[in-house]
Amino acid sequence: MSDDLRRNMALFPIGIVMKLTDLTARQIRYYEQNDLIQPARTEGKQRLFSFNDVDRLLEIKALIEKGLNIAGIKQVLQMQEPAMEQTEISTTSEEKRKDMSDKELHQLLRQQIMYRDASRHGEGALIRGELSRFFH
Amino acid sequence: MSDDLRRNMALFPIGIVMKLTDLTARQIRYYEQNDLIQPARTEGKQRLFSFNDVDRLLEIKALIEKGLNIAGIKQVLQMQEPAMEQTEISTTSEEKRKDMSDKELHQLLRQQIMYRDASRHGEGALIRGELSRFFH
DNA sequence: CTTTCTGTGTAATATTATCTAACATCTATT
DNA sequence: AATAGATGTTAGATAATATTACACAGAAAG
Repeated sequence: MSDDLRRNMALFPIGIVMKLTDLTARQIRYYEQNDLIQPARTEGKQRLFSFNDVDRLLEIKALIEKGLNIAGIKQVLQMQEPAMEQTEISTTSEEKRKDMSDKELHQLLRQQIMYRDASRHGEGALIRGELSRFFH
Repeated sequence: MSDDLRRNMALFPIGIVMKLTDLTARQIRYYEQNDLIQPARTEGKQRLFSFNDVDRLLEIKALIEKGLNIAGIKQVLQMQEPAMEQTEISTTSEEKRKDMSDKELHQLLRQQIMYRDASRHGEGALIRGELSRFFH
């Protein structure tokens, strides 16, 4: 079983994720609604989160605290998934990317990141992989 | 945060543990009832399992498949937790241990393990830590 | 061979956790 | 002041889990 697959196993219900990330259920669902995460579902439609999902939520939280809005976060996260196979869903974001040159994109990012200093919420650095170090 | 603490964090509901271990809820609860595991509980009294709990359940399953009964499994697991601080609960098992010399204990184990060959259920080796290698 | 015990299946009922949807609130922007 | 974005809150519905009791098959003991 590949490492990637392991980290993508749907394991946690939302209650656990709330504690792990210190986000509310409302926030988590809102981020899903805005396509920042796509947690798996049980047969009964309850969300199940993977390690990768939790990592991503921690990133989202850090970016929120930096003052980024949903659109900005979407751009940042999208940049971190460079090589991705074509799917119906990813095609949409592909189109959006084509509408914007790299220069424009970077400009947007710089603008949003500088926009609000957010009174320094400690360790603003991206923490992708934080959770996987948290456990082992 | 210590490694030990991380592996003891209560994370999984019983439904996930069922899939991870391929045990039924009935089995898991029965093993708890017989003090083979002590999963944490939510405020609402629902069980929450840690990595260590799941590892232990995998061990229990392997021993069950070898033909051990609950009492035998309890002895084996107890031997694997050699140094443990005194608590009200552990005191009980301490007393039991005092009633039995090492020789007697080993004899019991050999007897039970040899008792039934269980038609070779592949890789009978103990798999403590199996889950932690499964993820990372 | 019958009886007893052990480990597990199953069903009923109660409670907890999560879901969706709607409306409220707060802050920043226009 | 008005609008929009992000989150809080509430209500009602559904899913997941808890507990308990009874059933049952196979092993153990007689």
